[in-house]
Amino acid sequence: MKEKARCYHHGNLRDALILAAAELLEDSGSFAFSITDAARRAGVSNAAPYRHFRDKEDLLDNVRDLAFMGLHERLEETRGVNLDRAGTAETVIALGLTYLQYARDKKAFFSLMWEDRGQMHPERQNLRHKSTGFEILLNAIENHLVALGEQRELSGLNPRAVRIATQLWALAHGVATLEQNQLLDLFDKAAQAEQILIESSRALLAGTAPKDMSDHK
Amino acid sequence: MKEKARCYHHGNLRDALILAAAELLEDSGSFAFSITDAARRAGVSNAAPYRHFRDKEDLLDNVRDLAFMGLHERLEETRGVNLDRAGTAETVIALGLTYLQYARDKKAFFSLMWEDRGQMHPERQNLRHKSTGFEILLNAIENHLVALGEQRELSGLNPRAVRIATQLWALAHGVATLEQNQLLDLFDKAAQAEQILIESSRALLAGTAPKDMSDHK
DNA sequence: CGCTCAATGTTAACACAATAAACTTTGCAA
DNA sequence: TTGCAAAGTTTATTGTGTTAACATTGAGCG
Repeated sequence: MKEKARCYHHGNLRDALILAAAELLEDSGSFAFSITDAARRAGVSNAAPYRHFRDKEDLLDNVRDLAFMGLHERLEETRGVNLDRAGTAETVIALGLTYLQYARDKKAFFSLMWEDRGQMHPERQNLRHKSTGFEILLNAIENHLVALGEQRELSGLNPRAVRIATQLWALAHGVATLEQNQLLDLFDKAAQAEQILIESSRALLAGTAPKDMSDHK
Repeated sequence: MKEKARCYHHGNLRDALILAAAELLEDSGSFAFSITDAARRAGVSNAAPYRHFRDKEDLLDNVRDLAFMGLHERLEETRGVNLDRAGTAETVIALGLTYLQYARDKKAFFSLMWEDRGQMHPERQNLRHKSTGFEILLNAIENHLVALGEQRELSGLNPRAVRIATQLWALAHGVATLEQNQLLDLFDKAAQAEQILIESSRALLAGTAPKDMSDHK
């Protein structure tokens, strides 16, 4: 391990830049971010970043990855905490609440994650897919379905669980977004995001037809 | 009405600029938009916009308003088409589908609507609130609840309807967003946004506890 | 009619961000 | 030791946001 040499080479500029960018985003908001600032904060010249990133978007892509990984981490943590009550609806809902809380704590990250800047490289798309934490939610729902008496899918995915997971994800995402846009309390001044998310998640789970329904189609 | 004079004054530059901006956004995507381009497209110099807008953000705010109004219009239209089956769940779901379709048709508008650029002026915030079309959804749900046998709220809002509307809105928003990020078919390659939205909306409606439950709290 | 002024455009100028090009330093491997 | 590639630096170009100073126009008023 090399210590910080103040000399010419930074040592690990790439990571330092990603981190600097992340910090800037967090306290300046996801708008108003310049590669120049990131370089300044990392203590290098304005052109240095181009040795490590193709362009600004490339750097932002890496921050985005960081954001997705951060979310993933929190979801993992929530799963860990809820291991003793695996299979319950509470575990599923706890994951949704974690999502919501992440959106609040990391406002800029959350915005960045869903910002569309044209098209993404397929590789990066893949990385994102791995990092969304969808499988964590999926797993919790599979367990829940099993706990409800449904047979566990042995080979591959449980398509019902996949659908429910997608729906719950969308729900949590929508609640988080509306809250950030201050549109949640539009007509109900006392509305709380948590309350709304919990209630709707339960309703969605409750309203989903059990598997034994005739699915002749 | 004055015809287009090629002379010095444009006639209605303000609107022309908003329109130009909207067009640029639509075909270039919501990123990469410059006030310069908008001015060019409107046929005026680069500084002219500053006679009508405080700054870039002010112009974008106006485009955003346009976007919200466009959505509102479509929702109105959907309501009109469904007048004959008012009170049905289908009407409620049709509104959700309209939301989804708008997000697709007006990708850049939709992004712009939810883009966070710091804080908004309260007046503009109000305008946005008026334009979201929430009352349309709310009304459809109130009718639905009445059709289900619930007593119509005579004075003011039906808080249950407000909650359900908020939840359904969040759901539609989430589905639209995930679709735009190509995350809907993450694990289910055949997943269709419409299908997911319809199914989850129904489940949510079905799973919502009827009003007569003991709400001792 | 002709003046004058406010509204609305134009041009010129500045700061600053993205990015490319041409140099410089440095560590490591032959 | 030397020499090359990696990783910085400086410099320069271009484009955008924005302001300031100037120009044109139409409308209201003597």
